Formats: sequence, C-alpha cells, structure tokens
Amino acid sequence: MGRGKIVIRRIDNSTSRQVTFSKRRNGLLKKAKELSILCDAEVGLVVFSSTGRLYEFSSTNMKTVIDRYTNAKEELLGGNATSEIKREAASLRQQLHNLQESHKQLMGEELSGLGVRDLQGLENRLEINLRNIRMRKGSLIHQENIELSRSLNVMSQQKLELYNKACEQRGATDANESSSTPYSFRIIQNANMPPSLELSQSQQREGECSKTAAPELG
Amino acid sequence: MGRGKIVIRRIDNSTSRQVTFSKRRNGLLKKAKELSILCDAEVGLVVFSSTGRLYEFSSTNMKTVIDRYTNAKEELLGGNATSEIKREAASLRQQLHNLQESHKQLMGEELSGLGVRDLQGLENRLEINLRNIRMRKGSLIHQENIELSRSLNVMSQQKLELYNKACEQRGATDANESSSTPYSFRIIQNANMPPSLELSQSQQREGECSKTAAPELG
DNA sequence: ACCTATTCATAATG
DNA sequence: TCATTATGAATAGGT
Repeated sequence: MGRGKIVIRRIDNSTSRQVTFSKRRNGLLKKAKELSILCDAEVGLVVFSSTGRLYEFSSTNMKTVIDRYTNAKEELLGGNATSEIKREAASLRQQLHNLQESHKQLMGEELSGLGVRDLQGLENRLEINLRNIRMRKGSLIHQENIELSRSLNVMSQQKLELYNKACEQRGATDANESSSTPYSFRIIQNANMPPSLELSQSQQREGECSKTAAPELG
Repeated sequence: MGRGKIVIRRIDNSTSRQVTFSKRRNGLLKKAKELSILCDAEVGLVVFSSTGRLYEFSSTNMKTVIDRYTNAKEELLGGNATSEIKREAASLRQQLHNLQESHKQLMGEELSGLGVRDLQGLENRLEINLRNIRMRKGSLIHQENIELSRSLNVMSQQKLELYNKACEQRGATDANESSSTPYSFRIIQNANMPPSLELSQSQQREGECSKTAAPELG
C-alpha cells in the first residue's frame, strides 16, 4: 500500500527508515487496539525503536499481560528467570520451615507427634550440646582467669617499679641516707591462685621503704 | 477496508467476532514482523483470544523483550513483580541465616564469639528444653503403658471367651460328658506389671479344658 | 507534516 | 474453515 510495492527488508536509508517506523508503528498500535476492542482480546505490544525508544500498547495493563503470558508459558516450558527465583523462594521457604520445626523441637516446643524414640534422640542430642556448651564455658572462664592473673602480674610489676623509683627519689632528696636501704613489698598471696593484691598506698607511710625478694607472680 | 465500513466496538456476533479475530490477528502479527524487519526495531506482541488461546510474535525472543521492557520500566517506576519476589527471597535468605546461627548455637556448634553470659543463657535454655523433653517422654511412656495394658486386658478377655466357647463346643460334641466340667485358664503373670500372656494353643491338648477364676488384668 | 497514488487488509458473502 | 471480491485503510514516495 503506497505509491509502490516494497520488499520486506531492513530499510538502508536512515531517514526513510525513521519515517516508515513512525508511520507503521502508529498503524500497528492502532490495529492492536482495534483487535482488542473488536474481538475482546487481551493484547500486549511493546516496540523498541532502533534508537532505543519504547512504545507500547496493552489492552488492560502490561504487567497483567506479561504475567498471564509467563504463566501460560510456564505450563509449557517451565522455567524462566522469574520462575527460577520463585523456585528458589519456595525452596528457601521449605528450608526455613524445616529448620523452624527442628528448632522448635530443640527448644522443647512442639513435641507432639514425636515418639519415644525421637524424644530419646532429641534428649541425647541436647545432652551433648549442653556438654559442649559447658565445656566451652569452662574453658572460657579458665582463659579469662589466666588473662586476669596475667594482667594482675603486670600491674604488680609496674607497681613495684614505681615503688622502687619513689624510694630512690626519696633517697636522692635525703642525700645522706644510704641508697641501698632494704625495701619491703607487701603482697597478700595464697598458694598458687591469682594473688589478691593489696593496694598498699594508704597503708604504707612515706618513711617505710623496705625491700625483700620480689614476689613471684604469673 | 472491506465491503463496508465498521465502527470499532466489540463485535456482538460470536462467530463473526471469531472470524474477524482470526483475520486481524494474522494481519497484526504480519505487520509486527514487517515493522521489526523494515525498521530494525525490537517488537514483542502477545495476544490472548477471548477463549484464552495465546498467539505471539517477537522479533528476537519474548523473554528478552519482556526483560528489556521491565528494565526500562523499572527505571521509571521501580519495583515490579520480579523485584518483589527477589526481595522476598532475600528476606527468606536472611531469616534462614539467622535461624541457622541460633540453631548452631543450640546444637553446641559455633560457640566462638559468645561470652560467658551468653553461654550461661544458652545453658539455661537447653536445660529447660531438656526438662520439657524428658517430661514429654515420661508422660508418653506412661501413656503407652496404660494403652498396652488396656489392650492386653481386652485380649485376655477375648481369649477367655474363646476358651469358654471351645469347651462348650467340645461338651456338645461329646454329648454324654457333663457340659460344666471345670476349666483351667493358664496365664503367667508376675506381680502388677503387664502380664506376659502365653498363647496356650500348642500347649493345651484337646481334652484338658478346665476353669478357674478369670485372671485380673488392667 | 501533508498529499495521493497505490497496495494491502479485510468485511461481507458464498 | 476456505475462497472470493468489493471496499476502505494504510502507507511509500514525493513535496
């Protein structure tokens, strides 16, 4: 239809291609609409121009049409991007459900439907878990104790140094006194456990510097 | 175009609507194809007849066209069915992950990263769960025992009746013998626990029918 | 954008 | 559903 017949192949001339696109696109959209009205059909049409512009017609709603299309296809071919995600979601839901069940059982809820054997298994598992947790707790407390006593050791070492320094300073100030006066360092320590340090500042008066063997800590 | 002009509105006559649909659908598909070829455009067309049949044309691949369409729309509107499902899947993944974590903790794995306080809480919870499970198991076993002894009772009752019937029959066959011969009913039963019934068919010979008090069961 | 000769699509009919 | 055909619609090419 037109001044001359044309063959259906890509129009080389860019301008006339554009013109033809514009004309035929409108015609196509119009005919799509007419078909949907005349024949009560659900029609979806999308057209991307070679420059990437989008033109569309849908008798109802494009999303609806696409959904209907994908559903119709899914039955035949089964599997596009959406249905893959749907499948994954379904699988996740299933996994979640299973885990929730087993979680509830571990939590001691929802025990109905379990036989004595299942319950025994559950009990055994929980006992093992409990043992693990207690062991972990025990070793954690032990670890903490070790670190506590270690830092305690460091602190007492520092205190000793400070004490010595203070006494040396006093000796320098008093000048005529001997610098090698015996020092006493008081630590209350029982057996081999973390020593309980007495912060002796308030008790040790200024003049009482004395020295004994350094206390063993660690 | 045609013998007469028509107005664009739903064709009432079902048959001519069908005919028109068939003609115009072919025309539309043809023109869609021509447009895509002539003008180097990407075209997607889906048509559902009023009877639900699907017809389609796509210059490349319908999935591709739909994806391109949804992407183009997503930029404008943001959020379609697919992205909703994706969000749901992501949420499900998150939930699953969280539950797996807590599950692992309950199972006594993956305890690193927990402090003594957390471990104590876990231990308490597990102890509660264990108590629940043990209670449940206990009541279940009790229940089972009750039902076992109940059915045992029923069985021994039935056996007693069968025995009596058998003896009565024998009496009728032997005719001249007294029909009220004393019967003996053997049940080995210890104390008050579920009695161990001896199916005495093989042991009881034909002539040995005797009767004592019915055994107490239940 | 418009014009119009020409081709095409299709309504009506058998 | 298929074929025919008169007719209106779509549009190619030109301005």
